[in-house]
Amino acid sequence: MNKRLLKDLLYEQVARIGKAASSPKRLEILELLAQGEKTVESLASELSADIKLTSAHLRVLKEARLVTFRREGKYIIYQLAGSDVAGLWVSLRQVAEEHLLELKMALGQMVADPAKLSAVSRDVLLEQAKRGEVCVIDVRPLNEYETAHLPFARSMPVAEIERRLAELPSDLEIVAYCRGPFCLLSDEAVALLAAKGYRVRKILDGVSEWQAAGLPVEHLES
Amino acid sequence: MNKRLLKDLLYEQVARIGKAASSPKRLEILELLAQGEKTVESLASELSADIKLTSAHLRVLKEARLVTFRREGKYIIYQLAGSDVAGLWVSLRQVAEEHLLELKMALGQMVADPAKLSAVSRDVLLEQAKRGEVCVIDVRPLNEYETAHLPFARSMPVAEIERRLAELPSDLEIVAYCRGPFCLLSDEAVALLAAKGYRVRKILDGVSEWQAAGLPVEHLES
DNA sequence: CAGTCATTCTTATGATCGTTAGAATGTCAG
DNA sequence: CTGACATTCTAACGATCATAAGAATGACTG
Repeated sequence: MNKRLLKDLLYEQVARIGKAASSPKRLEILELLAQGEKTVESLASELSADIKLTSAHLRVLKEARLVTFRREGKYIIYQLAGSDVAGLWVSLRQVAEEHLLELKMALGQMVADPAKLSAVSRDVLLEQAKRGEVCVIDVRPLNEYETAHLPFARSMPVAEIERRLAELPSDLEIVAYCRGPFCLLSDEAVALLAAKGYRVRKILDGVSEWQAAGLPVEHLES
Repeated sequence: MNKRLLKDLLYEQVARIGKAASSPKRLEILELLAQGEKTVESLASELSADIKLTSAHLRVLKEARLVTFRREGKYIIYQLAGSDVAGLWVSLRQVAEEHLLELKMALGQMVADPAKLSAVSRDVLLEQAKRGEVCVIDVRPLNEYETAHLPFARSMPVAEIERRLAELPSDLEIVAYCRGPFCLLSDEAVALLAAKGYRVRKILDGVSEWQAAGLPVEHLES
């Protein structure tokens, strides 16, 4: 019976993907790349890992065909092999959130001030943003915003907020988002803006979560 | 900066899920359990692995909270921890199919006679089945059919087809399905029925794929 | 209660993985 | 061509994993 051999082959291929997704650092890389293409150097600094280690992990991801790369001058730029890879990251995280109590609890304690979490659903938020009833800000670095962002969102990287306060409406509720539930950028933004007296909340979604839920995102035409 | 520590903790939890999904045998177990609950013994025989090894893999899945179990007399019965786990299996497989050429090609050569692959879309098939224009048969074992099956499908386990030919209409096209793209049961059924002169095709979808596509499935009320 | 069966726990062994350090590659600036 | 820089390749270490064999558990059978 060589049906066994065939099946072993098939499942082994899928396991290649699973293996690539079995290391915390590699998952973090996938989430970062889901925000947009990045150089090895910038990935390493976001990971708090040295370049050699980052490169080793990228090699594994490359061999599993989850990422592709291109050279640009001295730098090598990595990107996800497809948007389905970002979707895979989202479903892995969702399964983990659903079934691993440790994660559920850690996440629950993560949001600095739970009262600052937006209570409205995605659809309602989208409607409110469309009608200009709230001001949605994307607090990630600009190039991530340019790659893809939520509809009606404006870019306001957390590092620039203090300098650009004048651009924010003081009469509207501000809704901040960042890379996803594991990202702390929007917490920083909320703390900062709340201290300045703004009405501000955050949502947990990032662009990948929004897209995985079937909602539209905007790209910059280039 | 202990943001690093927190992040390490979060990604490590998700990596637990990835690790559990990094072994071919464990993936095969997940796919089998997606069809319905199973004893260790029946899993082992489907895997062509001995019980001890199967049990060791089940332990890993259990520790990742992807499966749960209960005792029933002498037997221990495992099941998926939730339908999202079946969804995760489907997205892993889809990413692998999309990006791993080896898998794409192996799958392409797998279907014994590609002409026997149904060409119609899921929605069209559903409509045809609803109107009784085709006869959809579920060739998996009966208990898997009972757990969940495609709408309008009747159970016709491949082991019983020969004995139950009389139940099949000779004037309608027959469409067979089984556990999914990696499962060979429907190929067997197609070969068998084609030899008897039936007009018969197969689809690659199993119940999990059907459900992941957002289409309805039927459960037996119990 | 002894025997049997299904399953897990324990332990051991070789293989693989994560990580680090040092050498090598490829590219740009002068 | 030389030096500087980003990145990968190679080699090596300890840690973890897959698998197998033997002892232990838990539950039904008589």
